[in-house]
Amino acid sequence: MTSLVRSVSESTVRRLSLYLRTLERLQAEGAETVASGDLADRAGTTAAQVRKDLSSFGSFGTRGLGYRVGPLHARIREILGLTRPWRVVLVGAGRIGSALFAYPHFRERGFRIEAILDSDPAKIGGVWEGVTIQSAAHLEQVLARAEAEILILAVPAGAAQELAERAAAAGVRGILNFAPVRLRLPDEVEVNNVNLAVELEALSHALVLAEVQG
Amino acid sequence: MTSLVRSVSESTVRRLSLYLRTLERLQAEGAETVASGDLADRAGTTAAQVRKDLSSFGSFGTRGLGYRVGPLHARIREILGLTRPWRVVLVGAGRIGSALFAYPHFRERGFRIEAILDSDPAKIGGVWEGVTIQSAAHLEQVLARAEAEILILAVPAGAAQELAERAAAAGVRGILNFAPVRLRLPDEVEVNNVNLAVELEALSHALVLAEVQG
DNA sequence: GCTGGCTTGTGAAAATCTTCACAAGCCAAG
DNA sequence: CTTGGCTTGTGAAGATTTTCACAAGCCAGC
Ligand SMILES: NC(=O)c1ccc[n+]([C@@H]2O[C@H](COP(=O)([O-])OP(=O)(O)OC[C@H]3O[C@@H](n4cnc5c(N)ncnc54)[C@H](O)[C@@H]3O)[C@@H](O)[C@H]2O)c1
Ligand SMILES: NC(=O)c1ccc[n+]([C@@H]2O[C@H](COP(=O)([O-])OP(=O)(O)OC[C@H]3O[C@@H](n4cnc5c(N)ncnc54)[C@H](O)[C@@H]3O)[C@@H](O)[C@H]2O)c1
Repeated sequence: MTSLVRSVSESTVRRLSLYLRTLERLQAEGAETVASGDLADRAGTTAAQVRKDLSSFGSFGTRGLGYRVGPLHARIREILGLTRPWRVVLVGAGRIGSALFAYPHFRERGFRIEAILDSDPAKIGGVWEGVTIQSAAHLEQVLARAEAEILILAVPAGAAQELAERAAAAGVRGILNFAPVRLRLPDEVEVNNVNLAVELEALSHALVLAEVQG
Repeated sequence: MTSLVRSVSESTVRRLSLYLRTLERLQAEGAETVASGDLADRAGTTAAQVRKDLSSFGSFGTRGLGYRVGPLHARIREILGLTRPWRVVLVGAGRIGSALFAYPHFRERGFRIEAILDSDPAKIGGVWEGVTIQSAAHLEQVLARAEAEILILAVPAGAAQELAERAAAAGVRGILNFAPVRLRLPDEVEVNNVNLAVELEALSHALVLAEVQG
């Protein structure tokens, strides 16, 4: 392979994101190196899993010592595509939308929310930290002006499909979708769904199961 | 097995939650029955997967016809533990916490937020839809009074572990954790983590990968 | 420069999850 | 009552993911 980024499995990618955050903590603590077992404990997995994950993109730990925190952090940032900023547009200036917008961590990681859209006349024209909420009717123009690559969809389920289609047609490459619907879009658009109902229901299932069994 | 609830795999559980919502839509559309292929299309999986998932708890579709929407819906609610209400306490009356509290869907599904806690004196004493925000110092008493089974943790990462430990000691059985830290708790406490940074970073990885490859 | 103690990298095995493929079975129509 | 068209339920196959186990290798200390 010639590229810095190799294909790794979906579950590995999600763990890499956890390792990244763990490495940031280690850096803050002043650690120079970290062993797979330590990283695993902190991230909630196993040493073997950590090593497999890291070896999947040709890693460079040192036997007897572990991984050097700084270089490993840099390498994972590369793999995850975090070495450059992403231009993001947020659609839906509601409760979830405002929480995401105000969350500083995303901006720090390079996800820049360039524009906010909503359909509610009461919200349009409002200003959040210097960003004016615009009408969703202008979705295409806003996406084009911002050269947006990622769309965050935080609108009611009924509005999601249409907005997603328009965004896809306007050239958006990835969508983080909070609406509890399956979006039907061309294959070249990456969609990642966040469904909080699923999370709560998985928890409730686990509790019921625990009642019945051991 | 004697119980109504059987052990099914984690991924099956998550899909069941998606099927549940799809079935609710079908019910609203007046559909009496649904075939595995149709359910699969709407939920974003395959017909074989749907049938495997449903057969894993001894299902009762009708060959040539499909599944009856009503009974299947009821059965999945049972499996997911949604046939009875859950007593929930929310800790962290911030942006994510307020979005979750205001989301009507959770209440409709039986997740009842009985109390809200925060540590910020400016927030304590505030009232949200009739629920008064109380001091997190009283966590144990509030949990006991509410007989809380589930805790939603929407506090900064630094505060999460301590609050989780106290809640676990006070008898909470499940935690939905939004703080980006791994909670270390006794095994009998179920923890489900929601990490939005992971979701965004998985998306960014996919986009970088798409640039490099086909 | 050699030794001892750790830790990585990785094939192989095990476990888990998904897809395939088709017999079994039901319904409706004639 | 029989036939035809569909669809389920499910073993088996295939794919993927996780765990195991150990040789290879590095560092620090002597
Ligand atoms: N709040 C939660 O905790 C929560 C939990 C799970 C899922 N969700 C999902 O997230 C999404 C947003 O939820 P929320 O709680 O923020 O809702 P919300 O009602 O607070 O916000 C939705 C926003 O979208 C705007 N909107 C509606 N139609 C639009 C359109 N066509 N174009 C542009 N903007 C439009 C509304 O004006 C509003 O500002 C929903 O799909 C919801 O189901 C929310
Ligand atoms: N907002 C987002 O989009 C977002 C995204 C990803 C993750 N998160 C995570 O969710 C959590 C909450 O985020 P947020 O944006 O709602 O933050 P926030 O600052 O808006 O809210 C946090 C709330 O917790 C309260 N709090 C702090 N310490 C407490 C304690 N010891 N006991 C009780 N309450 C306490 C604060 O007073 C505040 O009201 C954080 O861990 C954050 O990392 C948030």
